[in-house]
Amino acid sequence: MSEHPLLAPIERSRLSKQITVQLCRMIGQGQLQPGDRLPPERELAELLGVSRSSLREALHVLEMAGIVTIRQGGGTFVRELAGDGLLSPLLLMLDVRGDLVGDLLEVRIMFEPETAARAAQRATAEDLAELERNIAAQGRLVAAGQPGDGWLALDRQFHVAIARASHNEVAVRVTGFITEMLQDVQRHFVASDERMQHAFARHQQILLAVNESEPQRARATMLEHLREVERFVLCEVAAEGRG
Amino acid sequence: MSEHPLLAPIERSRLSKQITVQLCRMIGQGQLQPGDRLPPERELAELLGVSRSSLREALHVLEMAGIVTIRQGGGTFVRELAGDGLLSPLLLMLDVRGDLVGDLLEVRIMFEPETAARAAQRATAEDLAELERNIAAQGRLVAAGQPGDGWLALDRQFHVAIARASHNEVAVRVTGFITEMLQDVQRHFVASDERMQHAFARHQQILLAVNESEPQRARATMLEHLREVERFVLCEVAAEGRG
DNA sequence: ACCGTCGATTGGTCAGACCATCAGGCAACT
DNA sequence: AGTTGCCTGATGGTCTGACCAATCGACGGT
Repeated sequence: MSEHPLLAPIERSRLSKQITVQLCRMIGQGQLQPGDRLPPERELAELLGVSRSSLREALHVLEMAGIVTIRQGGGTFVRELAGDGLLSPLLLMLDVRGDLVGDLLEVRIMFEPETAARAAQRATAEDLAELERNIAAQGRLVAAGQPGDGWLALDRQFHVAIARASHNEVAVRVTGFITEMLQDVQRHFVASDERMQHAFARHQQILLAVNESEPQRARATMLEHLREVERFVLCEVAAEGRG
Repeated sequence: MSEHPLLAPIERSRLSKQITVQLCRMIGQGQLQPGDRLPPERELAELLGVSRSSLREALHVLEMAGIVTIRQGGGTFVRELAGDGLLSPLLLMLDVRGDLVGDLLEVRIMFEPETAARAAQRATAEDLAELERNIAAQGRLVAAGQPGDGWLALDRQFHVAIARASHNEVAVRVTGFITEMLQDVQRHFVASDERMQHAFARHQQILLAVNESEPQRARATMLEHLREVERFVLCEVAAEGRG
């Protein structure tokens, strides 16, 4: 009986929470555009009638939520929501629970094939152009035989671009999360030339299916690709664990 | 040529960021268990050799990330990771972009049927017992004809329980996110008796499929259910927009 | 045994100071 | 004239210490 359905939803809101919400609303209503620079902390604090400490707590929460970027000596800026570099509040979870990598990979397998299918239905010419550029860049790295951080970045970019082609912004964000977290894991070991070539081939097949508007094939190919990636990553993680 | 492969990846870390990571690690290594109470801010600040301000910024970020709960006058506690009430850094996004509800519903449709399928493969006796209890509670509300916040909570709890039966903790978290955000949206309008009865019937069908270990049927039924929910919610949102 | 009061504990907010970093202008050097 | 280097102001980062507000628990009265 600790909860009464009617009474007591009393939201005693911390000041910093209110500030957080208010700044979000301002961004939502277009009073603050992505890329805009916020007033300096001291000034903004005075405008809002709060102390700098409270304001700073709110700003840090917003940064963690990926809404703003804070640069010392530079200022605080509203972040591009659709941008590639997205944050990860969940990223912290991987520090908390390293055993979640397997679960994360499975969630990816549940999710991204559906995204690819929708991308095949909805991709515009611009989406396809972006994917083509990405694939071309991948091709250059493959030809040069250079796996590494550059390859990882392009790989991630490809998957996010597929999500973007699905024209579902939440999907873009979720894909950004997942790939960012997994990229962090994969950074520890370098993929072989062979792995890179195989992944590149899969990426080409996926793009082809999207380009030809074949959702089923896009979904199936993405599924196969991700299962291969899963097997590889889990092997490496296990090997690292033994090492 | 802005990137040199060797030099200059220098990561200059804010103190509050370091604190955030360190606390996460402590939780990950079991030095802090879920449910544990952290030392008081003043004490913890001294232990870490930082000021209370920096520590507070870190704690607030951790709260936003769902790692801890802060209660004025009570203390700061490590949160149950698998717990029901998880927060959402993404929740702020709905303030920023109200038009994302449709995208969110679609992501749910991509994701939860897969979760249900895996639940049908992996659910244990305890999982089923929890689902049974939840369905029974739903039945009581349906019999009493009481849609409202209580129903919404049980509805959400059902979907999260399905995710839990899939034995994928990341999936539990993602489902928690999505349902929490949507619950926030749905709170604005009350479901009809009829809607509740229909959803209840679907829930029963899903549980049946899970209970009989039939992944395909679980997936299909969940998909159908979520499409119905999507249609309903989008209608209501549109109506609200016009009102 | 129950309940209200009060005090200690703990988080919430504030104000002011100083440090670290960055951007841009200015001056000296080549 | 162009480049380099430094200086300065702006801005975020950190620290200190104080006081407010909510909570919890012990104490004493009923």
